[in-house]
Amino acid sequence: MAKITIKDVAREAGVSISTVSNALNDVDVLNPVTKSHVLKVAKQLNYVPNLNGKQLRSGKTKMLGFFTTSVSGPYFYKLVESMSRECDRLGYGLNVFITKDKQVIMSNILGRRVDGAIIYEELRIDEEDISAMEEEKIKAVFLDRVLHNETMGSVIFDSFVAGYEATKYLISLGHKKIAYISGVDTMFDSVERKEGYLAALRQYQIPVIEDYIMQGYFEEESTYNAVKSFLHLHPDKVPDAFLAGNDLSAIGCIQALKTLGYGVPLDISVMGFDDIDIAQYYTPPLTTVRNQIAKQGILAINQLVRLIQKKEQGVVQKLACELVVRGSSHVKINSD
Amino acid sequence: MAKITIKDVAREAGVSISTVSNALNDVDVLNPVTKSHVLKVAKQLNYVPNLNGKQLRSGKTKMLGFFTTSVSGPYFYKLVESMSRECDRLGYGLNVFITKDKQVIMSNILGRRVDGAIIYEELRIDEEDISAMEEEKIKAVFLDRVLHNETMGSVIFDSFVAGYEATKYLISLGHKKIAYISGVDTMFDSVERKEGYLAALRQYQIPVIEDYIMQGYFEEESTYNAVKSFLHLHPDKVPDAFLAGNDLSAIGCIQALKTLGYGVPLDISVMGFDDIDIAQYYTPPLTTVRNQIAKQGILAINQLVRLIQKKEQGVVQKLACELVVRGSSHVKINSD
DNA sequence: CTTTGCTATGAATGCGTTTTCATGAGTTAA
DNA sequence: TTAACTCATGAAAACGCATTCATAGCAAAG
Repeated sequence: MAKITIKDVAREAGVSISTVSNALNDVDVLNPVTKSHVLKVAKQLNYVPNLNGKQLRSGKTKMLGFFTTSVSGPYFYKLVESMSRECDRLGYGLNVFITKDKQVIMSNILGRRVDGAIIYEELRIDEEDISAMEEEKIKAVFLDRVLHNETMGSVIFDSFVAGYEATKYLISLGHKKIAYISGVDTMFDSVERKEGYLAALRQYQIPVIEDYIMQGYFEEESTYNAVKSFLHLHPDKVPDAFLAGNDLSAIGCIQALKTLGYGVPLDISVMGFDDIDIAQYYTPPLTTVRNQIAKQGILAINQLVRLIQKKEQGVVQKLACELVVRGSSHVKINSD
Repeated sequence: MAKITIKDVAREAGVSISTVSNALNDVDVLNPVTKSHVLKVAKQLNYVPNLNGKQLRSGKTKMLGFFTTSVSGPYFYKLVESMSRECDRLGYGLNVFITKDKQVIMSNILGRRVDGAIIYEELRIDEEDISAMEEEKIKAVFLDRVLHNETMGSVIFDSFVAGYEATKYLISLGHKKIAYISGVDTMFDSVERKEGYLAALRQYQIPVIEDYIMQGYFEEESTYNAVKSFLHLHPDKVPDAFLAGNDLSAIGCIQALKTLGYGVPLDISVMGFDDIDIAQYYTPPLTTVRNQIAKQGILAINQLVRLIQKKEQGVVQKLACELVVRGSSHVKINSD
């Protein structure tokens, strides 16, 4: 049997197409008897509305798109999970697009496959595309870029404060020689964390030593190598503590220190960022800074829906971080 | 400015709508000069085709849907990543729907928002829905259910063999008293793993002891409690080894054993399933059985696309597992 | 010079739905 | 009795596009 359409339901129920449409969409102009009759027939025929027809006509899809370059790692699935739940609550569907192709993003948004977009794309969308989106009054919320105008906004982590607070904590343990293992310098959070680190040092009048800032690229292995070669080169400059750009980097750092015979945390404190799943199971358990990932998802979806409903203009929302103290950090033991 | 449609491009280029359509869709009947002119005008106007119109008319969306009840945990993101990559390669988009509402699944599939579906839904779709899908010739591939007909197939892990091989390995280490910590008995993989365990014991003529089979529900804490209370109740029946339903469960088990003063692996071997990220970082690193998650994703997408293109009927594909030996297992030390 | 065949293009139709507007029946007021 | 007004329903248009089919133009064949 061919696909049942609204037409078939109308014929079978002995009413017009528009009556069927009104019945299905709860438009309150119908005689209750007619309505229930139509619904009964529809159910009996196993009628399912064609979403493409519906969307074409109404101009709405009731779908939100999450566009991201990657979905691996706990950040993404926690985010996706919270957004998904919030979408359910608000009567929207969530659509996850994983792609590095900017074209895909633009054609899906501008081609109206979704009513609005949450975007995490590591800064690949350039000003020109932003303008195109602005022109078309596309509704979007960015998770890794600070931006707000009539139809677009942001929800981001306050990574500057995260870097600042982490450093302040290490200082409070008595550490002065604090090394920083930088992440990827093109990423927003990476840059902000480092700035926070630098700001804290300045605040407590601890001189910034360039050699103490190394590149870990957010990876375990790169960090392992970086830390090892640093200590090889500067055996006289062993830091009191390492602040790594993220937890994976912190693990690489600790592995290197273990290999070289340093005890963590007794000889050297190490901390990271993110509080990934592994952090609490690692030996020693990682001291780290946790972001409110679920909250970011919830705020983003809510702002997006408000934008779609034109209840407000775009805003920038910043989320506070949370220090998680575990076993990889320790008060400075005076070894003089 | 209002949204640009194909009509505007046609007017501006001085040609008909159909010519624009042919130019954009690479239909090879056009004069190359006309074609390039049309494309130039389209680009100049920043024309982006409305996907709803396109899809309604063509009956195709070039989108595949992944329907799942959850996206948390490494299994899902690894799966999603591999499927996404494969979709890209084949010229499809991937659409992730996270929902526990069966209705959402059915209306998206039957409402033709996607050309085909990959389904992981923990057996919530009943026979009636399967029939409805069959009737409509919906193309679908299931990841947690064995099923094949003209338009639907499956790609699953051979969890029976996984359970069998894991048990066989523990036996090869000299263990005889092997306890099993069961997962969730409504889930396909969980049941199969346990059957494999039982089959291996039978094979090597080791009697099955009912007390050695406990419930861990795939959770760390449940397992922790189960193991603790078991050893409390049966101090005379300490097993040589524990085979846990998954890695999280194995971790719970090891925590309990540590607490009670048993050494892992010297006193007791423990192993799990899945090889989650934490497994290699845990102390001791977990011996486990790894599934070919990425391969599952790739096979599923490819089968689905073949079904859509009507190149073949649905089939059931089973994936072999892989034993990963790490530090949580050890040859039996005779303590007599 | 007419006919045939071929190519490039345009007019028109329809995909399945929502939505606007008209219509006819029934009710009330004058 | 008739005009005015409700109210439930239906006819038809429109959303943006792909696609079918007709046709104009032109070259080759008769």
